[in-house]
Amino acid sequence: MKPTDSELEILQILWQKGPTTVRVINDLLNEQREVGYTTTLKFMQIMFEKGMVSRVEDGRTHIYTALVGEYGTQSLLLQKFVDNTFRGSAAQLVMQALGNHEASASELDEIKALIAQIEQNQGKS
Amino acid sequence: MKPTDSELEILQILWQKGPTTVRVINDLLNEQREVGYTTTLKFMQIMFEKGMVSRVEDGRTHIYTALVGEYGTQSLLLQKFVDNTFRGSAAQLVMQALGNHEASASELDEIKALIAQIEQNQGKS
DNA sequence: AAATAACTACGAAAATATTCGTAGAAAAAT
DNA sequence: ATTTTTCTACGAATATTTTCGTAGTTATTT
Repeated sequence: MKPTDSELEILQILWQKGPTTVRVINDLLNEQREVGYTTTLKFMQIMFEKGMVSRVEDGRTHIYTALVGEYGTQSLLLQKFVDNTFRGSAAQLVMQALGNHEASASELDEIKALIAQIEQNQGKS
Repeated sequence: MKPTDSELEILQILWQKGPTTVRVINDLLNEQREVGYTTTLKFMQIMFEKGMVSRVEDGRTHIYTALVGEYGTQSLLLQKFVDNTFRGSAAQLVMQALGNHEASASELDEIKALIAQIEQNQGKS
């Protein structure tokens, strides 16, 4: 299922830090903007109900773990984003992303390698 | 300003069709899903208030025109999307977009050309 | 000319997402 | 031992987005 913006923000933390507590998540969120502890707690409960995260008790606190994967979630969101914003044209999006954002030389090399690989596979069809 | 999902859907129509009426927009929206006429009308009024579209009277109807550009809006949304979903890594997004979606040989050529151009500029810095 | 259809304007309901206050329990600090 | 801190649970307030009903006006059809 598609996470909301706030849920995605929390998932990012879980993906980076691994399983952790509401306290830690809230502290990290507060490095960016002010969020009340119970606000974050509520999100964790909602995400738990939705099955996006699991949790285990550790003493009197809960340790939460992401149940949805980073790659899969990115794919899901990317799909919708391409459809909504670029009318389904991934090539358009790629052009614009490369144009607007910085990409290092090594990143460009990676992308070139991927393109070469795709072209090879296309030739075989 | 960032358009909502519904607003973006309508902007896509205005970008494709050019200036047009609520009736036409509503008919096009209804090719995808059911939307009441007054719902679409309300969106046009909201977008007008926000300054996203202009309108001129034509008899008793209004003809709406997009005031925000397609490219600029895509850039704005792309920026946020890369930040939220790919932690700011445009290269990551590009890799995944190329991996998951189909791109034609000519599109790949375009992308390669763009990369070559970027590399040339990087060399000069 | 009366009925019907096609508009706009507007308010407000409904749906969704975000935020937080309050209560209660358990641990830690004084 | 009492106070303070730290946690969960829960309900509800707020904010945002989406949807539509109703009213009023003008055009079109019968």
